[in-house]
Amino acid sequence: MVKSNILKQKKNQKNNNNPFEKIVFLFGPTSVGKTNLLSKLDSDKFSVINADSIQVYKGLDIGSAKVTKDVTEKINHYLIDILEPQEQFTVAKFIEEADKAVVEINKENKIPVISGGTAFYFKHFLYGLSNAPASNPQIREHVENLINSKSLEYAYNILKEVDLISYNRINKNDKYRISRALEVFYASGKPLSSFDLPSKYRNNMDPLIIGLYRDKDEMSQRLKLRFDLMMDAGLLDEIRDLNRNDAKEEWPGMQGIGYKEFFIAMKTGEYSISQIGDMIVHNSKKYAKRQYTFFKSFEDVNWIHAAKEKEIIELIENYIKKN
RNA sequence: GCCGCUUUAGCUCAGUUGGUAGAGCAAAGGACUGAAAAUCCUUGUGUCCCUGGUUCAAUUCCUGGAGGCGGCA
Repeated sequence: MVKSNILKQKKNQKNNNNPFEKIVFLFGPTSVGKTNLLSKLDSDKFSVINADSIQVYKGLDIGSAKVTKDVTEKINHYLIDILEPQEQFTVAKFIEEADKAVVEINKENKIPVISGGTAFYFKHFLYGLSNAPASNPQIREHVENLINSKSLEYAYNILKEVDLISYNRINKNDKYRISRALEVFYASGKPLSSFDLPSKYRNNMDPLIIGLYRDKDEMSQRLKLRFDLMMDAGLLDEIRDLNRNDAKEEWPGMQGIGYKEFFIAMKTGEYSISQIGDMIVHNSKKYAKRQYTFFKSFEDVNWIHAAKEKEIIELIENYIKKN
């Protein structure tokens, strides 16, 4: 009894020193079953930080398969509903906000569980960003204009002059990355490749990283079922509300699967609901595949089949006990 | 029943003036330096519907057949 109290004190002390010391990552592709697991966590011990680039947006509930109210009421969630769908979220903002949440959760003597499907956010939360300048809307627009008035090839050749390493790393068709690399050069006068990426975890993190998976057929079935459930839950009403609020295709939130398909359908007017559903399922499958590819490149991942709930909970319990 | 068009990769279709064929989509794999549910890369052997004929050589031309689409009865 006495011993366990001492241990407890010691643990709290340590946590106060470094709130990042104990932190759980729970990731996996869309529809693998993350939310279900979160609802099984002990809310006295854990709080959740959302790492999903679409679920941060207000009003995008059903199509983004956001955690439902009964779950968020049961266990505390951070980084849900923090932006309007026309606002731009970024990795940098994610790290900033997630860091704050980690500290706050730690103050309550709980362990943060970062959960979601945006691998890019996880990667940079773990390692941190380079010192390259943040994206700047004006410079980005300048680069955009350059590409539109000249050509992507032209921009790519500029990159060759100013940053040969990035030029070789980036494919000639990858407008996204060519733009960013030029943007960094114009903003700082230095090549993007001169800013090194950190290669170690930040803040002395010693995280428990859990990767959830399911096989292809299972995923396919779940995605089909999920669309039907979304329809039952009122996806069309949600789309109608967005339309009423004048939602634009270009809005960051509208890039989400489950939303962008409706814009495609509305533009041509030639799709039935079931065809839109097929598109959503199909795009989700492709996305899930990209997520797996990215997550597979992570180190220290405990890959577990998402249906093995007991095993997963046990893994987490053992992790918070040890020390 | 007659006439016309059509049958090529899982799907939609190119193409070969006769030398066994290629795009898009799908599928599989991969990348990922401040937009990441984004962006991008790699991978194509398939009885070229069947049968017979002409030919050194037929998926390509010709005969016959089968399926599909359209028109006329």
